[in-house]
Amino acid sequence: MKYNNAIYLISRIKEAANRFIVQELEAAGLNGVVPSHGDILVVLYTCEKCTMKELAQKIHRTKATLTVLVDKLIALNLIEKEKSAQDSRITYIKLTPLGQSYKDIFEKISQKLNDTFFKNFSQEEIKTFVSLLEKTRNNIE
Amino acid sequence: MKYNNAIYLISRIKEAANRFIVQELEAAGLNGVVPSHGDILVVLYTCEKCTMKELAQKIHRTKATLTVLVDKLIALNLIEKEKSAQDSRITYIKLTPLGQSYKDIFEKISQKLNDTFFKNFSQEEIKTFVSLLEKTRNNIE
DNA sequence: TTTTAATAGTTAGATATCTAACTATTTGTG
DNA sequence: CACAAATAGTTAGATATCTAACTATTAAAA
Repeated sequence: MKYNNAIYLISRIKEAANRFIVQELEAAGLNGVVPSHGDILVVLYTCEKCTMKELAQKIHRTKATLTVLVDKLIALNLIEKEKSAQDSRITYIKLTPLGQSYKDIFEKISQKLNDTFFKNFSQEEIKTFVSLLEKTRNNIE
Repeated sequence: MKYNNAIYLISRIKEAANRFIVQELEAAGLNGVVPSHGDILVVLYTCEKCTMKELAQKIHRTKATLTVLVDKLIALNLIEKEKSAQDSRITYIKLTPLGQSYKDIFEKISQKLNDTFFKNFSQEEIKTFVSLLEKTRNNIE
């Protein structure tokens, strides 16, 4: 079946994207930082301060995984925790100044990722590609 | 950037495909079997007997990972090892009769996966999709 | 022939990721 | 008000996955 190949290709592409991101982050001085860590930072670049639960939802990971991911980013001094004054079950996560300083680097990596993966794609092709990906995503969620 | 979304969607789709496969395999009575295990079996359904090195290459995993994956499939009595008579460094992996008996099930799961993920896709759309995925894959390998 | 280099697969350690259970807190119900 | 249910985040355990180092074997070079 021809479309059996699509899922295989999607898998290959995703794994290559992960490797690319890890390598670029290492080149930028961030070792041991993987895409999920990056996802957290990217969320924080837009919302400044999020609960653990919100972050877990936004990056599609479980609360348990988030604990591990967050602990590592804290160890790297990129983020910090802040308890909620209104509800002591709630913990907010926010960027440190160091975390903030990587914003441009993340944008550049994202740009480079896209320039590399979609080299020689026309605007029309990209539009079609995203549309088909969205159609697939809509079939499964 | 519009195409920033593509890698995100690819990631979502791949993870959804993994979950789908795991659930279908569980429904078929195979617990704890993940896509990489399935990849090994699928390779063996076509080549009957492969070296560990070949399997690792074909499923894009390291030799170390393959050892773990293979050990589990052996524990499930789906595959077995056979040392090479010509080169005692080499170990062949082959299907057991039980492993063979799951061939139809794997084909059905693959079909169901594709029917679900590409529901409402025309043949033309699928063709385009695969072509664009191949174009991306060619940019990164 | 001996030594060096390469190869196949395993071992050891680290880590992201999950499920399930847990603790502390808050909300809802009677 | 007391109790039950729900919630936020952590802990514990298991596992796929990787890198690096290792052992045993084979191939290549001296």
